[in-house]
Amino acid sequence: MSHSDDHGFCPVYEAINVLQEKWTLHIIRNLLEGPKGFNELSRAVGGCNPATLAQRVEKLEALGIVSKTIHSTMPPRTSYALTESGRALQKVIEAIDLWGRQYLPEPVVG
Amino acid sequence: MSHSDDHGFCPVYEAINVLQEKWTLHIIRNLLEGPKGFNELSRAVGGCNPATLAQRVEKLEALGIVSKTIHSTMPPRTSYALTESGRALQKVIEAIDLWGRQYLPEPVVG
DNA sequence: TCAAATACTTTACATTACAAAGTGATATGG
DNA sequence: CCATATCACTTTGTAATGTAAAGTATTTGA
Repeated sequence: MSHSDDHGFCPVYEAINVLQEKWTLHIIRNLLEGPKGFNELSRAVGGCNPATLAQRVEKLEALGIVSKTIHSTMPPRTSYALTESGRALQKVIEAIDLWGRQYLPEPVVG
Repeated sequence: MSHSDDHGFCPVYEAINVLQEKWTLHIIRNLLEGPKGFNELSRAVGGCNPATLAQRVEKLEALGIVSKTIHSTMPPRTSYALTESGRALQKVIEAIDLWGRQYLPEPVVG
């Protein structure tokens, strides 16, 4: 957006724009465990409604982060998996994981 | 281990929830360069409107990621800086940076 | 003395995400 | 053998979130 308007294409800026979208990092984190079907992914992610999830995986597919394979149309069977690009995001998830463990202490339950 | 509803407190899940909010990663990335005033930060981030920016830095302050120092009220002068927790997020930004450079090629301008 | 800058806030509007229900077909249990 | 659950979504209306634009009080620079 502004940064690309001001200084041309900036990979970090664009990467942040991709990853900051709601549910995106959750989706990637769960797919790191292996391919999943739509509802399976939905349950794993937890709390994302199907309309939003469908929109996210579509975008991630367009960006080459996720690949969608249709095994059968009726009964419907699909699976979502990470591409090489998606798998490369494991480093990002790991960094977030480490930070979370160090700086997000469990809130005191009263 | 996905979410708080099912398995109690999960640091990665919570960390993702913090970092996925719009503009949050941009704010942190820009503050890694050093403390900034409100409008200065706004210009650096690029495209975030003041209402949202105010709300974000307030939340980041509550989470102990950002610290706010008021130098004078009139004329107004404030500066925002990263705390130790915020500075620790440099690892996350670096991972995103690396990924962006490898997997987000500059789109062909037509 | 007038425009610009500071750090925001307010208001009204636009975009985004949400819950809930529905689709068509098959597989599963009582 | 018929209701129910499951699959992968879509549709619909509503709630939450983000946005642009303008405004606040004050000082500084021209």
